[in-house]
Amino acid sequence: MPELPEVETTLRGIAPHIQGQSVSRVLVRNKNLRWPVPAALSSQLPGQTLLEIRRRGKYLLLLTEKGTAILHLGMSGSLRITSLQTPAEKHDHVDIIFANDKVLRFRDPRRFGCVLWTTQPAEQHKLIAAMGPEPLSDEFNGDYLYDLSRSRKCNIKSYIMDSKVVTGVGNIYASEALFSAGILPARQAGRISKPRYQVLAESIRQVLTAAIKQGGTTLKDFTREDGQPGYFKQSLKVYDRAGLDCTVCQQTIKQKVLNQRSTYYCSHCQR
DNA sequence: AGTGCGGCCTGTCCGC
DNA sequence: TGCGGACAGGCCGCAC
Repeated sequence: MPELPEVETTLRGIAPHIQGQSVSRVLVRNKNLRWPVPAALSSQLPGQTLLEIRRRGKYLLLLTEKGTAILHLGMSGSLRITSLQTPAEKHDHVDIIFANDKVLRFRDPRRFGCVLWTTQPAEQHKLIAAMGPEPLSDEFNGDYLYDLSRSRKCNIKSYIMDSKVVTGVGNIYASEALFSAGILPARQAGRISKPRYQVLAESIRQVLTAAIKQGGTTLKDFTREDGQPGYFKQSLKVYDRAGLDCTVCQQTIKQKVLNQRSTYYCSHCQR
């Protein structure tokens, strides 16, 4: 499942191949993604030069002079650099074809992802504008998390998974960061002390940074732009480890559903 | 304003 | 072996 580290891994993989390149054509095989792929993408992106590729949360932004393509990988999406000689497979829904004959191919079996086009500044786009700070930026820290949480009745796990609070923390890394910080996922966000939020902010930062270093986490769907898996799965301490021993205290890792999401934790290490 | 949940999808796995 | 059904997940958009 692509979370922030997987999206960052994808960005780093594709950027060298297509940055500065001119788009020659857009091929949409199936426009029925989370939202329909707009016709404007096919009519306005060709002829444009990719000035920059940026990540905001889990969104990838392909910036050109005329507008910005906004991509999201949903939960089963991936991007590859390929060529037109490579036949498209069943779930390869969109190709962005470049003048250097490279093809950026969007695959998404479950079609929870999206490929959009906007001519306004991307940061003003509805999907981007309301997002909270990047977890790896300076504005994200314990003070920020603490101050914003004071009136919140929801549990800490859904709080840090709220993209308006902080962007890019999904189900896997939320469990991992809470384990690292020693905080039980069900604890009420508004009742956690400032020192614990300092630890949590640092845990989120560290878990994400470590995952990026390992090329993300591959459980089922995720592959990097070159088709290789990410290697962070072997570093997961609690996620998908229900019934196994805690690597710290040897007690059994527990699983429960919180806000319709599988949640993993150690009731001995986390309080 | 904050919270909770439905809905979008397909592949995988389980039990019969 | 085949089949149905549950489940997984990001996250918007709506209802409360």
